[in-house]
Amino acid sequence: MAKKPGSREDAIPAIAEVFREYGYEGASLALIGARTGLGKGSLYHAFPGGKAEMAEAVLDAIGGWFEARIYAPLRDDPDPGAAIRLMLSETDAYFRSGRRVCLVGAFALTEGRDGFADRIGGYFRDWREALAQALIRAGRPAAEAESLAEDAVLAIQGGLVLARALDDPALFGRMLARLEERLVPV
Amino acid sequence: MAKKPGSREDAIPAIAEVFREYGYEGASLALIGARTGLGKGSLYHAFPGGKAEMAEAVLDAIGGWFEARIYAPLRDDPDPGAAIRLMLSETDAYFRSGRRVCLVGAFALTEGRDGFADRIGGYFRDWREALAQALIRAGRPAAEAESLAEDAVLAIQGGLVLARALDDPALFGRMLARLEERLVPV
DNA sequence: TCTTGTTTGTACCGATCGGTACAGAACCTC
DNA sequence: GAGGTTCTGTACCGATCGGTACAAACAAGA
Repeated sequence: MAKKPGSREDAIPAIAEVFREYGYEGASLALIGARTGLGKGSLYHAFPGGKAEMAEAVLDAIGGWFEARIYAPLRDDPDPGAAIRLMLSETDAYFRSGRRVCLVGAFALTEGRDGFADRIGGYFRDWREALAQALIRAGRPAAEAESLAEDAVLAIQGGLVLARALDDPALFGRMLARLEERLVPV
Repeated sequence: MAKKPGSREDAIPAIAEVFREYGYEGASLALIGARTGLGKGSLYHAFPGGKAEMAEAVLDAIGGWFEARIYAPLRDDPDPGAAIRLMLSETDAYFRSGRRVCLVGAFALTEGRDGFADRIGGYFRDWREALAQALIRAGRPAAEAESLAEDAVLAIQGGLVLARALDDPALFGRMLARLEERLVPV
C-alpha cells in the first residue's frame, strides 16, 4: 500500500505565499521548489497538473478557509452583528493588517480567463452573499443590505491595493474601522 | 540631423494595453512587438532601457493623464462639487465602465518593490490628496474629507477588482453611483 | 549625389521557463 | 527479509524569455 505524508497539504501554504509575492507568471517552479523545499519530482508527483494545479489547490484552500471562518458564521451565527464583527477581525488577521495581499484579487486582475475564473468569482460571490444575508438578518432592507455588502467586499480589496501601493499597512485598519461604522452602527 | 517620428509616443498606449492584459511578467516582448507593430530594433531604439523603461513610460503617461484630467480640476476648479462629479464621470470613461483594469493597481499588487514603487505610490497619493482638497473646499471638515477621499480612491480600485473577478462590469457603475451619494450629497 | 546620422529587421545570445523521463531511495505490507 | 508502491533527485527537453549586435534601409542637408 501507500504512504500518505501530507506533502501536498504541507506545500500549499508555501506555494500560496510564492504566488502572492510574485503573481502566477512570476512564480517559477524554481522559486516554488526552493520555498517548499520540494524538488521537481515531488512537486509534480503531488500536483500532476503542474503549476496550474498548484494554483487551483491554493485557491481551493483559500476558499475553504474563508468559508469556514467567515462565510459560515455570517450565514449561521444567531447574532449577525457578532458575525460581522468577527468577519472584520478575521479579515484583519488574515491579511496581516494590510501587510499581506489578496491572492484572489491579484489573480482576478492579472490572470486571463483561465480555469481560475470560476474559483475567483465564487470567492467574491460567496463573500458578498453571506454578508448580505447577515445584514438582512440584522434588520436591514434587502436592497440596502446588498449594496452595503458589495461596498464592503470591494472596500476590503481596494484597501489591500492601496495599502500596498502606498506602502502604508495602517490604511487597511482605518478602512476596516470605517467599514464597521457602516455595517454595524451602534 | 535626425527624424523624430512619434514612434515612442505612439507605441505607449499599445504597450499599456498589453501590460494591462497580461501584467508585467506576462507581457513578453514578442507580444508587445506584435501589438505595436514594432520590431525589436525599433522597440529598443525607442526604449533603450527595455521592458522596464516601457513600463515607466506607460506609468508616466497614465499619471500625466490623471493629473491633467482629474487631479488638476479637483484642486483648481472653483466649483469643487463639479470637479468631483467630473472625476466620477472621467473615471467611468477611463475604465470603460468597469471593463478595463487599472494598470497601476495591478502593478501595485504584483510587482515587487522595483523602480515602480514611487510612481505607483505617487499616483494614488496625488489622487487622494486632490480629492481631499476638493472636499475641504466643498465645506467638509479636514478629517472627514481625508477619510472620505481615502474611501473613494480605495473603492474605485476595489470596484475594478470585483467587476473583473465577477465578470460584472455593471458593478463598477453601481459603486460609482453610491460614491457620488457619499461625496456630493444633494 | 554624396555624406551623415537615424531607424529598422534579422539573427543570435545565454538564461530560464514549464514539463518529462527515469532510476534509485524510502516506505509499507506480507 | 522480499515484493510492490510511492516518492524524489537529477538530467534533460524544446520553447521562449529579455537583451544585444549589426548591417541594410532610410531620411535630410550639403
